[in-house]
Amino acid sequence: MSEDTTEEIMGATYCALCKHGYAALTMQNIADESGLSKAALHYHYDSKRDLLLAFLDYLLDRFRERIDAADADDPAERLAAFVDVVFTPRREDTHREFKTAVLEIKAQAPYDDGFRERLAEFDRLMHDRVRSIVADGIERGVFRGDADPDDVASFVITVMNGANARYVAVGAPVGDARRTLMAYLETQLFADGRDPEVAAE
Amino acid sequence: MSEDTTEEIMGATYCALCKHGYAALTMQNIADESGLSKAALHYHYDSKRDLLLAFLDYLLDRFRERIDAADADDPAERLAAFVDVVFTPRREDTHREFKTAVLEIKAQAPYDDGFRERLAEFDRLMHDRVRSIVADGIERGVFRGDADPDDVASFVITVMNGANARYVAVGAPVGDARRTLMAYLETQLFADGRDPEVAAE
DNA sequence: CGTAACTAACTGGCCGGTCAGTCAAATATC
DNA sequence: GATATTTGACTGACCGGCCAGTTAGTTACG
Repeated sequence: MSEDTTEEIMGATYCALCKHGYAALTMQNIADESGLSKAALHYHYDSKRDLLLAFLDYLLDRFRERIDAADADDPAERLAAFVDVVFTPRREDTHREFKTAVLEIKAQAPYDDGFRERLAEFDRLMHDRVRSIVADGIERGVFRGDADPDDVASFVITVMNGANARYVAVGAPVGDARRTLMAYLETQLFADGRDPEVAAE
Repeated sequence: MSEDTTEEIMGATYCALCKHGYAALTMQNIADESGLSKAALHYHYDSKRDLLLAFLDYLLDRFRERIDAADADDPAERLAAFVDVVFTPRREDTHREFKTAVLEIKAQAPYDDGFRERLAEFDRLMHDRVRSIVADGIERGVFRGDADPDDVASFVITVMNGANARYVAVGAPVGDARRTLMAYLETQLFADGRDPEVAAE
């Protein structure tokens, strides 16, 4: 399959997911968004499931690129940059819809090993990132030595999950969670007693 | 409809949801769990959606009872009791399955006003509870005066959402999130500098 | 010409919802 | 108080629509 066709199908899958959500997503929806017929999709992917797994792999690649791109020297800046990447939407217009579809997929993880595997990879990626940033900060003496990089990382990822879930379910603004999370990190990681409100900006 | 029949159907809905999940749930599944036929369910509820909305109302009632029952005098104890209620499963055996179904429903909220409304009520219930406990603690001088009850409440609810979502999606233990959350509350709410690790126990 | 990429039309299965009855218990009628 | 009528709860069979996946045939291309 050509590079173009792959991109076409992945893009169409993204649009169809945003428009209809995961639960109501049909192969026809994806076909309609692309310039292809439903049968053409089945020509390239054996099943709907296979296509969606490929889509998750596609998202994983893009996500890897984005967090790798957002880097800095100072641990505090690196952490802020990472939080930025996770909380800042790529596309403003379809943000809520996409987050919704992702949550739908997360809720399907227990029923499908392939899905669970990909989502675990996302989780691992984020967790490792935060953990290594925190560990690096401690090593350099920028962060408090009594902080546990693993615990901090788990907590950060959990808050991110919660912010998205709550945003989708009841429309709670993710910005609030982000602010409080940054304030938490300030108090948790910095040895001095900086005012969190100021430091979070 | 008799009290017994209502209870029968709600119980069957709970079991069917745990067994099949929300996405794959059929009226036949619910009928099979109850002693009734599929047509009988349609006799009592106009549609599958109506039945599920009634089920959410049923869950809301039970949840209200549970958090009202878990009370205490000391604000710190009240907060701990509330966290307990949210994190401790009613049924150990179907815990994961039920949390999964709830997440599936949360992800459907944007597509259905009725669902969203019920979930918002859950959220409001929890938020109000935490907010009033924190406000009460501050008033009594037990908690730090610079804590914002609203912010704390939002953050706590967000972490709870995240713990469940991450548990469902990748199997991350909710106990970890709970421990870190309690430690956060200790450092955030208590004026003195107690060791969070010890205080969380 | 042969292969890869594609399409239109179709198949089979599933599921929400409907419908024509059944039946026992309550209510009315004489 | 015996009989007729109504009602509420329920069932089994069925229908229409939807959707993943298939197939047989068509087009593009090297």
